[in-house]
Amino acid sequence: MRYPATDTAQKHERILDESIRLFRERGFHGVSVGEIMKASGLTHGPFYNHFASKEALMAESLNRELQRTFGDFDKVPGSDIGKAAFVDYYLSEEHMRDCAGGCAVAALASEIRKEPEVQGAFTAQIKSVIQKLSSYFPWKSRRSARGDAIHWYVSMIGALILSRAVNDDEFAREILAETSKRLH
Amino acid sequence: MRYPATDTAQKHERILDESIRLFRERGFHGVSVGEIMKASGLTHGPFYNHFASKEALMAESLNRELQRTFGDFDKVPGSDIGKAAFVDYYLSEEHMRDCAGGCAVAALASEIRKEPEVQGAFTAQIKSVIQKLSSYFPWKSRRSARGDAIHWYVSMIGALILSRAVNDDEFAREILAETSKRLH
DNA sequence: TGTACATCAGTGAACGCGCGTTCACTGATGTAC
DNA sequence: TGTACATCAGTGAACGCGCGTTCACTGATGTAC
Repeated sequence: MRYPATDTAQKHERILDESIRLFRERGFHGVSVGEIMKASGLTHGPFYNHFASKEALMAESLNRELQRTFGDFDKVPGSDIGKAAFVDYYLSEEHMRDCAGGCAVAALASEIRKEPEVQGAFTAQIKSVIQKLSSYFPWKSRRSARGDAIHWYVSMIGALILSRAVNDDEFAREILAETSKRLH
Repeated sequence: MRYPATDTAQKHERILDESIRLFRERGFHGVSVGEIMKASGLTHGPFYNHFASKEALMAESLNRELQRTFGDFDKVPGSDIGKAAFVDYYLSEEHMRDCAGGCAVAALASEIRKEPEVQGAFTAQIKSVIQKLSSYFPWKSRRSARGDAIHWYVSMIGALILSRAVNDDEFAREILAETSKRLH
């Protein structure tokens, strides 16, 4: 039947929201199209009214998520406070536990390597965030600010991924805390 | 038929060797039992003569690989040379490209989070390597040597994972090089 | 030494299942007159 | 304003496929006598 004139775009958004949550929690291949549609309150059929394929959804939902996360990063003043607050959040126990609601880069980086359709936009977003983060490091030698930002960022990603992989809460907290200390 | 008395243990080893290669290259769930057996020169049937399940193989082959990698780490003298050589290898372009033959931690950390049967041994091995790496950092305040080792190690993992995820060779090399500089 | 037979790793067809994707169909809504 | 009809997002059964796993069977080897 022709359905109530609630914006179709709204359903599209809901699919994007639910899919990125599930992808971060279980990985691109740990979630089925059916699950995503169910979580969005629809049956699986009309998925292909919204997206050409599962890969297309992966690309669109990850790109939107990164845009949301990094989009207004440069509005944060390039101050020490912004940097410290970011570390505190990123390497918090809360973020470690909240995979579904947390950083998509840490959650999906390993899978992106195998998904060519997703890589292009991902790479552009990472480049953009590195450039923005560079403004956090103005007080050191100017030439190395960008390199400092890269090292700072990969440290956080590595610490978060490793802390999530280990089985031992205390050890996980130690990984986060020791890394955090060295990034402030 | 009863097969030639070539050690069965030898076939077991071959399955372990091939599976860890394939797992590192494509992830635990990107490789099927059939593929592993084919790569080992066998049909898929006798897989269950060797392993109780695919998960059991994942645990055994990852554990063996980490044991191999980290097992004689402490034989390396706790010198600056060992540390520098390790960074040079770990953050090399060659290692970045050779996922199948490279570090299993960087290749599989994201998936280990979802595999409880694998986590226990993985955690123990990571703890062990952190302890061994701590001897690389004796010249700083003694209390922080372990934290330094953690930060050093997560930086390398993060850099390798991110460099592999991006689409742009030059950017990938920059990530490796800038991180490498800061870890020597 | 020769014969009879038990062993058991390997074979390969088959299982149930869930996946991504397709498609004939539905029927309330929006439009034409 | 009322009637007739085209639209098209949503429905849900069905598709082919590959997965992890099972199992009745094979037959050269090792063992018993």
